[in-house]
Amino acid sequence: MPRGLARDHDDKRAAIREGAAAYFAAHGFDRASMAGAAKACGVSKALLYHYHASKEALLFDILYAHLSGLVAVVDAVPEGQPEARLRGLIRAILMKYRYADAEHRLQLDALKALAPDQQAALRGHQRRLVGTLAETIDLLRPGLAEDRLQAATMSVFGMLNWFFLWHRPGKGIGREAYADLVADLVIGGLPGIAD
Amino acid sequence: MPRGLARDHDDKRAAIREGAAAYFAAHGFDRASMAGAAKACGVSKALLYHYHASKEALLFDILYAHLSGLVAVVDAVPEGQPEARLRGLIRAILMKYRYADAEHRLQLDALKALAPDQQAALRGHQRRLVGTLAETIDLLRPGLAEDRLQAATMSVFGMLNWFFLWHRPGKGIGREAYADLVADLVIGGLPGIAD
DNA sequence: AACACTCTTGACCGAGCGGTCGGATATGTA
DNA sequence: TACATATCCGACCGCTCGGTCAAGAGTGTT
Repeated sequence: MPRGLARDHDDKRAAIREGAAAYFAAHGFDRASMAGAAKACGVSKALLYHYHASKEALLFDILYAHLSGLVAVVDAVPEGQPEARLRGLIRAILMKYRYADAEHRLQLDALKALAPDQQAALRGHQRRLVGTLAETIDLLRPGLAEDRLQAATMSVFGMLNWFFLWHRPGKGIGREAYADLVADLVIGGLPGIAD
Repeated sequence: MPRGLARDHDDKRAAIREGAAAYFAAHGFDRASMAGAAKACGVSKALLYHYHASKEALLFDILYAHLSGLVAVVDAVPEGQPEARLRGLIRAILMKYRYADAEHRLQLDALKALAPDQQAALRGHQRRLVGTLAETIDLLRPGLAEDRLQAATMSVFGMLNWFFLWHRPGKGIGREAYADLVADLVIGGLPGIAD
């Protein structure tokens, strides 16, 4: 029998995934080269292709791992009063990214670089996140028409996702404080929107 | 004396700018090629370089014209009661893009592709937009610390800018309705956020 | 008419890209 | 030990990209 995978195979694969994610996020996926990613990871370009079939496949691995983690974190938020649950969801999403800004930026930047079926797999995860938040908003502000509920939900994701594009770590408001600000804004504002 | 520029020089230059903006936005600036942009505009690639010095310069022209128009629209919103003014600002921004989604998407996608000094010129316009909105929010919810005021302002831009990434024309909520929803959410929620 | 310059094009170029390959070396299995 | 395969690399390949160029045709100026 031939030898199997090395014991640290998954570790090395994950290390490349994370190193490449940071490099891709810093330079933009399209502008970033596989040669540059290899140098950033401290390995040869050929080794990247030993662990990942292509540049697109590497991107998919990065985004899939990222979104899976996010879904898991959101699923772990306890049930409870709608206000507390919304606050928990918003906090969970923002906190999850404390050490994953690179992956998050990539998601905004590079999703369209993937093949349609790969996009579909990731959008499934995204839809699940949206659905979870929409359920809670529906409890907080019952009676919204479906398109209004969708719009209100997406406006929350807009606030959260936009955060990473203007916030500079160590400057301005912190993550926890911003999470509370968004939660306060939504909880206070939802009752006032039209059906 | 030699002949000067053709009478329709500026028209043709603008036509290329708008055609290229749509093409760039549809494909992503980095993935879009100048050859493709030329074909989309119905001219030769060399002609693009007759009217614009480089791919980056063309992008800068697109974004500068776009942001200038946005600043003009926002400056034209009348003074008045803070609530009405905020509503007017939000409407103005969303409505301005009814026929400029391409340019708006480009702004999110490709700003980092520009040289730092070009980015600075555009960020000056962006700062002016942010400042105008922040002034009105400061009137609606006096006493916010500076970093809270910035965060609240950026959360509004988050809702507005995110709109173009999930909204599909003809499906779901309309632009006017979404503008009102955001204004209601902000006006209702601002009093409830902490100092 | 003569000129200078704009307008427009297809052909072309060097650079950098994603991806491949042959081989060197390490390591688990039999 | 002998073998098969994983692991790793430098060198290489074909292609597309941004950008250039030489030249033809049109046009305002003198």
